[in-house]
Amino acid sequence: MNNKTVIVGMSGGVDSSVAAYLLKKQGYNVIGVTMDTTVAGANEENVNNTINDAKNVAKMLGISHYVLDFRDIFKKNVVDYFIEEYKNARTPNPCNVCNRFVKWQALLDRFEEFGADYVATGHYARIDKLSNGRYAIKNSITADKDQTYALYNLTQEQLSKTIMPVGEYTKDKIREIAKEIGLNVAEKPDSQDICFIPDKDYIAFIQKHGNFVPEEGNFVTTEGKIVGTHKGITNYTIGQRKGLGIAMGHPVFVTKIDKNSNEVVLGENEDLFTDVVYVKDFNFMAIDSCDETKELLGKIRYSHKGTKCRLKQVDENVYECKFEEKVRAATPGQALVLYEGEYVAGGGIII
RNA sequence: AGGGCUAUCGCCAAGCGGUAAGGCACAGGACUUUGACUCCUGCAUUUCGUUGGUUCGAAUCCAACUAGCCCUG
Repeated sequence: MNNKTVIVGMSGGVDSSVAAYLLKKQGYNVIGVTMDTTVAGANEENVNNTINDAKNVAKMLGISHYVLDFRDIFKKNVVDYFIEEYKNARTPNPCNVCNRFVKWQALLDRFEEFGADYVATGHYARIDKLSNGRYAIKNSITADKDQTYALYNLTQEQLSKTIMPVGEYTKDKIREIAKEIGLNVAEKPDSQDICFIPDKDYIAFIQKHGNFVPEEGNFVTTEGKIVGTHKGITNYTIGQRKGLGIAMGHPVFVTKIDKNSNEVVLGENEDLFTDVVYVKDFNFMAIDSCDETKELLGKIRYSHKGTKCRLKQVDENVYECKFEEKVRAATPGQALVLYEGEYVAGGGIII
């Protein structure tokens, strides 16, 4: 038994439920919370299910449970951001901002009223304090999927107060534990997709919640030749091939989206490769500054396996990442996450 | 008005008398925190502009018609 209090963000799913269980077993004073991130007219049902599932799990585990009204903060930081990015011809990672500003910061802001010392989640990742004094995240070795990409933006303060209990286990082991303790959510599938757009129709979502009417425009080639009509820039992302409806005889891909001219530029697959990517709003994690001589591994999207690279600051809020091999379809709005060894070195937003 | 050329899946395009390649697009599926990429499957067989003819057999040869393009007035 220790006398520390930890708040566990509970989704009612296997991972966060087992996380709460493990913490309780470790002797923490565990408080379960579920964030109400309801977006009117979009995800009410999902949030309700999440809250109910989490409540039931908390009851079963014998821990207290609270629902926190994060609707406003979620809308401002995540939903509005998501819509703005798309309106500006970028492709956002809503989970990244949600983690930093909602799942972590909004919770941290409530620490006092809960008398909390730590926040915990069900992520398959681990946090270490490095020899340089900094906190950094590394992927659970056994994780079949990388959960660190979406966590690159957490601050040192946030990390210093975070526990990820399931990061030491395999997913199979977690499901096993869930069964052992009689969790009826043991077989619940992993969540994925954008949580506030359950029907996946994000175009309609942006129209409805962003008060935005997509405007048709021209598909143009790299040479500027008009080859068709697009359905509005929010429908496309860099590197996209499907859904263009353009038959050029060979595959063509979106190489650029121009908000001002409302044009979507189509080019060859080769046109998508570059070895230099610029990012802004860099969050340092394992490292505290740029060191050009340091070789890092960079991921330009969550599914990217990573390419060797070096980081250099070129302006006040602009960093240049030079890759050893060219990377495909670096997309403005997506995060570039850098790794040093198995740790997240930091990351920024591609511009 | 004469002359020539062309008409094959949504787009492009093989085919040259023996029973409709392929690419793109599209659809479905897998994967996925980008409706992204990638991968798998499907996609003209009462059909080759229409109508006739030749032939055992035609998208392939012939004729007329229709449409488009080009040249000449």
